[in-house]
Amino acid sequence: MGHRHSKEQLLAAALEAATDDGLSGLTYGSLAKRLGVSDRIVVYYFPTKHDLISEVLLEMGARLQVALADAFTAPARTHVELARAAWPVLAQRRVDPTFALFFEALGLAAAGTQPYRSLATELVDGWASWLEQYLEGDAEPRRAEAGAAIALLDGLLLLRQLSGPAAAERAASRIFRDVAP
Amino acid sequence: MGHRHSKEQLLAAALEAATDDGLSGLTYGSLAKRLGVSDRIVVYYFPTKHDLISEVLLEMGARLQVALADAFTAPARTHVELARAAWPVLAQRRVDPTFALFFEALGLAAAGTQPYRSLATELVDGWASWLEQYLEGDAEPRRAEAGAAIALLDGLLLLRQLSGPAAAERAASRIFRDVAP
DNA sequence: CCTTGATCGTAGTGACCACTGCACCTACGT
DNA sequence: ACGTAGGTGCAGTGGTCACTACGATCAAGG
Repeated sequence: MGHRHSKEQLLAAALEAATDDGLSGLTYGSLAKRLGVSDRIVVYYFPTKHDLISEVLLEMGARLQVALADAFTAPARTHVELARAAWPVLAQRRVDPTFALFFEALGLAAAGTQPYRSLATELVDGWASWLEQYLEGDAEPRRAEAGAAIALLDGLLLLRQLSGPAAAERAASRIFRDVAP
Repeated sequence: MGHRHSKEQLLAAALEAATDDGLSGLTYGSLAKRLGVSDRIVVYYFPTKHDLISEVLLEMGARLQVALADAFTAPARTHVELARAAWPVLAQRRVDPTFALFFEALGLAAAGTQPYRSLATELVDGWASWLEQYLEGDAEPRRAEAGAAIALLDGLLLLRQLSGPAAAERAASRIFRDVAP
């Protein structure tokens, strides 16, 4: 069983590539060239493009959940409180650049064609239910609050991407103005 | 000066195509096939792809501003008030389906490569300064409030796209909860 | 009439895409 | 020793992409 390349290496490089060039810039060829290998190897581990994309998004989401779980110390009462706790993690490009790409990638996938669209839907629904555990209150409002938190964070990340970190920070301080830190 | 096809017709069809298939699905070929003409005509009016994309986004933005100007009756004091006034217009897919695509397209462009990225930056900055006129208060906070409103609306539109109109509406009612209608 | 410029068709350019056929190699179990 | 299965290289497949060379058409102005 010869295996000079492992799937984990490929996936890590794919995360890097997606972070650098965006999801649409992630192709078999670009990933293979980045590693200096034949694209046949990439295809071997990820038989279809959909496999590659979904595994990248899943891995991004998993890393992000780990980082966020540390930030959510106390349960939040509203979506604003929840987003306020999450925002510093997302805004720190130092920590892991792929974080900022995750929601952005969801938007990209949502704008694409059917297979990516349903994948993004599943991901965001999974995220909403995952976020619920950090919210107090009854079931139905919690789901709505989780959705609102996602919407808020996604919007801030887009603003950060487009108008720069400073503008995003000013907007964030407005949104989180009347929330205890 | 023979002109069996006008540029306005092409642009209108391009908006339609982008609304149906997303911005990445808008190509010379797809647009030409939609109209039953040669793609040479499309290239004639939009010499580069960047021309086509930017004119589509500009037109989308212009239509959206017209629709929003009607919704902004009274000046708003905060980003939440502003977003609350804008949301019904954006959420009504009946009115013009391209509205929902606009911010989504910005996200897509932001995730792409350089020419689209700077285009999206210009657009969102233009939108922020346009929104300022509907806000009360001093200059600097107004810019930040406008950015926050854009972030909020973009997030809600993504949620609507991914989790459906009902979930987006529930999240919106949470966000706009403590704002006078 | 004849030029001129705008408009549009036919055909094709090279680049890139996701994906494949096939042969090969190398380690492992038996 | 030998088959077998996992892994890898080489060379392509058909398709789509943005964009172009070149010529035909057709209206209006001089």
